[in-house]
Amino acid sequence: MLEAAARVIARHGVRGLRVEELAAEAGVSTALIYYHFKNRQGILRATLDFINDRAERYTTDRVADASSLDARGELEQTLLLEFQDSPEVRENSTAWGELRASAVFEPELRKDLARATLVWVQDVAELLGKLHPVAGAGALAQAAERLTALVEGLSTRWLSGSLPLAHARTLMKEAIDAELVRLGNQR
Amino acid sequence: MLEAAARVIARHGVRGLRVEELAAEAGVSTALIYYHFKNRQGILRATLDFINDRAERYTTDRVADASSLDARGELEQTLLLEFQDSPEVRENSTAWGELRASAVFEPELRKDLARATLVWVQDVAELLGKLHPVAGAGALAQAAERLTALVEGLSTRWLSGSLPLAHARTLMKEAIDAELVRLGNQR
DNA sequence: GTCTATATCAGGATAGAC
DNA sequence: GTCTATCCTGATATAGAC
Repeated sequence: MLEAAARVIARHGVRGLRVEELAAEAGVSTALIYYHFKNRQGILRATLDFINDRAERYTTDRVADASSLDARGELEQTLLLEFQDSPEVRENSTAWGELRASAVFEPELRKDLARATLVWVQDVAELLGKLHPVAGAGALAQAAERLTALVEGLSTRWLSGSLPLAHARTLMKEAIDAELVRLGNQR
Repeated sequence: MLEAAARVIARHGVRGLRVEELAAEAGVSTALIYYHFKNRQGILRATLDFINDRAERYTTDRVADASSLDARGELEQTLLLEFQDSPEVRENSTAWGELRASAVFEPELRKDLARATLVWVQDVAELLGKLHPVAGAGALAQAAERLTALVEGLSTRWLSGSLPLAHARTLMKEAIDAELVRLGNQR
């Protein structure tokens, strides 16, 4: 059911979600949807939670894999995670982009979003810190903010058809280079 | 009338545009709106054209001003243009973000969007070329793609309340630094 | 060109049976 | 828990007078 919701949102966006379509996708009646979730808003909340969990799950898997990688590889893998053409990742990226875009008009969403963003930024800052232990916390945080914001920017370009996936990956890798060089120079 | 439409879209987004609200904002009846534009879609088309024209207009003004600036200043001004808290800029940034986000679900929008993006990227690449005449065209284009994508990413974070305006400007300036350092190192 | 209705419709939500 | 049927609201769009 939540998988179905994620699929429908990935297809038409948060604001294009039709309860009826979701019901069809899940193979149940609309009434049942309302039995499980209080209302449209509830569907959205639950689905976004689900998507977050799923993202965390594959982030965790990633970290498990990464035991064999060096810090640089780990950093790249974290940031390139969103640039894969699997349905799951596409759904998550799409939903995240929608959440971000919706928050421009729906202040209620902002708090959760800001919190999730902060966690992500700190995660990346920490990885950067492993590569440049002597860099200041401020410089690390700023580099992490730029890199994660770039992920969002490139991701939306990719999903909106302005940028091929492979090219997005290249650009991202080189941005990481540029930031590491910069952190190095400040030493 | 189109100004009113731009305001309403900035408030509720493309997908939140209500013809009735637009009518109220413009101080006329809904019927009159439909008299001028065929339908909702027509309103959207006309408004987005209007917004594009306006953006071009203030970009041109910027270039006129910039005669006194060095290439570095011109580059900064171009990229920081979107980070100002004036209603006009906010409206344009919001509309652009909406357009980008909508294109994820509406393939018809993609072509125009890709074209506009390309023009922007080339503009920035050219400015970068002035600062690093010996850098390869490929390296310049990639730096421009990263910088413009970062503008979009930071802009959405700003508009969605995850990032204070001043901080966005700082991050952007330093990203420019990082890219210039990188271009320099490749010489 | 502009207004006051009003038709029409889509989609969210619920009642009540099973 | 799940369905069928239906209500109700809000929004697009049009008719027809001025």
